[in-house]
Amino acid sequence: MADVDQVVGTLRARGHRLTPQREAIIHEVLRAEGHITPQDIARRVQRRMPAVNVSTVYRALATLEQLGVVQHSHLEGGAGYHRAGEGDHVHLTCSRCGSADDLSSEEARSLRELIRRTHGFAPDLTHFAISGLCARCAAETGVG
Amino acid sequence: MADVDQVVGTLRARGHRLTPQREAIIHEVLRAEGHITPQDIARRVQRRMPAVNVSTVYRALATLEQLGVVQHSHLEGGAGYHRAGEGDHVHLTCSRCGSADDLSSEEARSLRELIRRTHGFAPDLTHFAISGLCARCAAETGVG
DNA sequence: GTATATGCAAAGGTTTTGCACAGCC
DNA sequence: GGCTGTGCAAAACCTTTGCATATAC
Repeated sequence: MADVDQVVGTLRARGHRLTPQREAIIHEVLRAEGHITPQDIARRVQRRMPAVNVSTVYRALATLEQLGVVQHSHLEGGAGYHRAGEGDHVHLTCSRCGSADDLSSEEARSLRELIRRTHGFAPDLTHFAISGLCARCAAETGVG
Repeated sequence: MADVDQVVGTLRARGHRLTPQREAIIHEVLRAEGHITPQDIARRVQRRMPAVNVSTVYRALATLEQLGVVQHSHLEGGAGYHRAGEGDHVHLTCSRCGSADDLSSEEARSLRELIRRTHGFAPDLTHFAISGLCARCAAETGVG
């Protein structure tokens, strides 16, 4: 996977070491659709390497985040990690049915611009999810 | 406090009981500027009623949220509670200096409309904070 | 060889839960 | 008096940390 190689390259370029554990952790973060929690990463890595400890996952994620290759976001269930700079994924989660969706880059840019123009505030809309009702649930709960 | 009376009224109307503990908890939530955590509520209530347990606070908040009189939001520091329907407070937190600000109702409505128009998703922008750089920090870091 | 990363165990913090008792209505 | 709410203690979580050991470079 070219993506993994790139992250590994950054890791090494900054004087960090590549261990089998880190490689597996990186693999899971990049492989995940959307966000993944440290606990989930640990569970998945442990399927192939049972001895890997959760604390290793937390420490690896902290290192990777410091290098700027992964980021964490806040979802309803807690913190989740994802690849950094992944096309400005703005997470929409439905508070009724739990379904997830993303804003497109253009939509995200429109929102960012609106906030920056009116408030001078430069938002990172990826850091917190946006909660609400998806189209289906909004219709069903009788907004109309 | 008329606000407290109103919440107490809702509580009773739905068959729940008013206890001194609940009254104190309600008082603290309504009195708080912006959001307040369960732990902070407990600490403040305990200044006057030392025996009050944290679990009582959590249970009271769950009840009050179910009644729709308080809501929780997710800020950088964790979950915080506030009065429900409090003028659509959209929380902006600066990830660099920690300063906090709110979007105006009109700004919030513009954002909501934009998301709903393009995505059919009806967002509750108050549920998660919006992280980013405030005007001052954006200028200082040259992201402006 | 040496500094870094890991595993393990323990601790810290928040939130939840079971159970007997207290107290609101 | 009956049933809900509370206090207490314990447990379930998630996350962090200290320390001895293993290992990538």
